[in-house]
Parts: sequence; structure tokens; C-alpha cells
Amino acid sequence: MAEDRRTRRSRRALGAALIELVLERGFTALTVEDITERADVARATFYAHFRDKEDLFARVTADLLAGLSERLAPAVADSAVGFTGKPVLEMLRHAREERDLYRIVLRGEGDGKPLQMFADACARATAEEFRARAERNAVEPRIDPELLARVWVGEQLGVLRWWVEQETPSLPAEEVVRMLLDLAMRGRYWASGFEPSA
Amino acid sequence: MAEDRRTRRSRRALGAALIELVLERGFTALTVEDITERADVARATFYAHFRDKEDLFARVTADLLAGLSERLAPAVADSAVGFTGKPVLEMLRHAREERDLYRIVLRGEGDGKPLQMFADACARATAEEFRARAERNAVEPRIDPELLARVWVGEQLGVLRWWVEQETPSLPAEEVVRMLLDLAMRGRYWASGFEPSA
DNA sequence: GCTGTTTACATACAGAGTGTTCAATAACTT
DNA sequence: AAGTTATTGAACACTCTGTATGTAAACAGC
Repeated sequence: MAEDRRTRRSRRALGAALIELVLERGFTALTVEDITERADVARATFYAHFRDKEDLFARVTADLLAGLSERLAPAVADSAVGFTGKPVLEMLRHAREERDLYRIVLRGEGDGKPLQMFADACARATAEEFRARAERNAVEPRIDPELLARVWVGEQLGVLRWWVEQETPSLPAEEVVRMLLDLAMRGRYWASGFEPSA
Repeated sequence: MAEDRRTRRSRRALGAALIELVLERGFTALTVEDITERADVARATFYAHFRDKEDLFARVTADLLAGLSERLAPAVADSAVGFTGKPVLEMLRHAREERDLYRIVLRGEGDGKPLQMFADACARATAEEFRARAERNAVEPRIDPELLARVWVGEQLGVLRWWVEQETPSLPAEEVVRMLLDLAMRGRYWASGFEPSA
């Protein structure tokens, strides 16, 4: 008794319909009936599975996050310190496969709650990592770890959003990671070949 | 016949009520009646001024943006090249004064449209600036200007969001700007006192 | 102050969407 | 094949929306 096939069919159809429609019209503009109609499912069936449309959206994004962390686990274990590298590359690949959903989430659809929660979680973890490094090396960091974490996360999300919004990516994932690493190590002014101005 | 005092009173009360309530319950959870009740205004009056709640929100944020660019104009003129400096400092000060609204916008409330539009506008302008610099110095940039722009904007917004969300800022605006400048010039690894890892 | 104009108000209304319930039917599992 | 479980369409009360009123109040200019 793994799971009834009808249940799976309905759930998947509704999830897929939601993604399609959010891309077309935006989350708030949608009605439950819009979704069930696209999914070719009765409205009553929707409520048999989900409380409301935000519930459906929450589950879809939760699944995405689960898929991401599953893929990230080995990469993170590899690169020990410093996230910019294998983990980021793996995330870009994941984003390429699930581009539609990434677009939706990164646009902040659905009140932006999933996005903000993800960003905050990343920032907290990153800040902790930075603090741990400072501790380990017995250095007083000149840059506040909290701020550094926000810089890092903001940078990643900004680039990721840009990358998934392009029709056909102007840069392959590997190039993006290379540039980000370069930037992190040498700074922005150096990277673009100029001296600071003001 | 500058403007009827009643009109101003109603508009302001509704705008203020919206800001309060969005912070308390989030934009989508609000009804027009919630807003008019808080503003102590009849519901019919709301519709005399605004089409719906997104219209009200759009005007409130448009005013904020207008205020920002007004304050930014002289600072941008000063620092000629390179935004990270006076303009950013001025923005932080503006954010401190209008913290509630900044929180709302940066959380992506109201479908995140104002935020995304602002971010995209910044990114386009920044990318153009980077390209112009490369042109001017006749250098082939090792980092894609488009990506660099997204990095920059993502970084600014990430830090800004963190900064306005704190109850009492852990760092004064001047410190934040100093660190951002430092980061931009020397890179992240150097800044935190460590060598790159992977 | 008076006067004509403009705004605010309370109320009512139709329409859309929500979330729930129910009995009949269809699809599934074992 | 039998028993279980999901889907369906219909009906329901409810909330919110956006519009349209006539009336009362507040306003600007003289």
C-alpha cells in the first residue's frame, strides 16, 4: 500500500498546474478553480489534498528544497570549508533542471515566504561558518561575519535569479562558479581591472 | 487650490494604515476594510482614492522611490564613478528614516513587484556602468559585466535587508559602507583573513 | 461669514471566490 | 471479485470586492 495511484496523479497534476499558472499570471492572480481546471481535476478534489493554494505552493517548494539538499549533501561534504565551489555548482545544475520553479521562488511569488526563509537559513549557517573560521584561526575579522554572510547570500541569490531568468543562459554554470570564486578571492575592483574611485 | 485638506488626510491615513498592517499581518492577508478601519475612514472613501489595495501600495512605494532618488541625486553626482560610497551611505540613511517601509519592500510584500523592479533597474544601470568602464579603459573584463552587476545589486540588497530588519542596527551606516568598500576592493577571503579553500 | 464645490459617509447591491458537505460513481488494491 | 478509497458535481453559507447611491459635512475663494 505505497500510495494510491489516483492520489499521486491528482497531486502531481495540481502541482504542475500551479507552476504553469504562476509563471503565466502570478500567484496572487490565481484562483483554486484556475488551478483545478488546468490540472483537469474537480475543485472538491483540490480540497481533499490541500487546505488552500498557499498550502499547495508550500508543499511544492518544500519538495524542491528537499531535492536540493539531497543533491547538496555530498558536495558540501567534499569541499569542507568555503561554500563557493562544488556546492554552488551543484545548485546551479539543480536550478537548470527545475528552472520554472526556481524562477517562481526567486521572484518571491507566494508572498516571498519560501525565498526569505531559505535566504535567512543560508545566512545564519554562513555566518556561523565565518565565525567558526575566525575562532579556528584566532583572528579578529575586520568584517562583521553577519554582514559578510548577508553579502555572500545576497550575491548568490542575485546571480542565481539572473541566471535562471535568462531564456538561454549567457554563461555555463561552470563559468559562473569560476567568476564567483575569482571575485571572492580578489575583490571586485581588481576583477574588473580598475582601481577604486571613491 | 493646492490640494484639499480632506484628501490629504484620507490619503495619508490610508497609507500609514497600510504600512502598519502589512508589518503586522502581511500584505495578502489584508482586506480593504482592515485598512479603512485602521485609518478610520469609510470604505467608500478608499475607492474614491485608489483602485484597490495594490494600487495604494504601488503609490506608497512610488513615493518612497521618489524620495530616495531625490536624496541620491547629489551623492551620485559627487562620487562620479563607483557607487559604493556616498550613494550607498545616503541610501542607508534613508532606510533608517523609513525603516518600516523598507522592511516591507525588502521582504517582497505585495508580490515583490516593487522590489524586483527596483533590483532589475539597478542591475541594468550597474551593468551599463561596468561596460562603460571597460570601454573607457580598453580592457577585456575577466568577469562578465552582467554577472558583476547582479553580484553588486544582490550584495547591496542582502545587506540592506539584514540591516533594516535588526531591531537596533548592530553596525552604524558608516561602518557598513566601510566594510562594503573594503570587500569590493580586496575580496572576501582576504577580508576575513583566510586563504581560499576549494 | 456666505456660497458653490468637493469630499466623506453610510448603505445597499451584484458578482466572484472560498472552503465545506454530501451522495453517487469510478478507480484502485489485495 | 470484493472491499476500500478517491473523485466528482452540486449545493451551501460566507467573505470580500468594486460600484453606485443620496445625504451630510468640510472645504476654498470671495
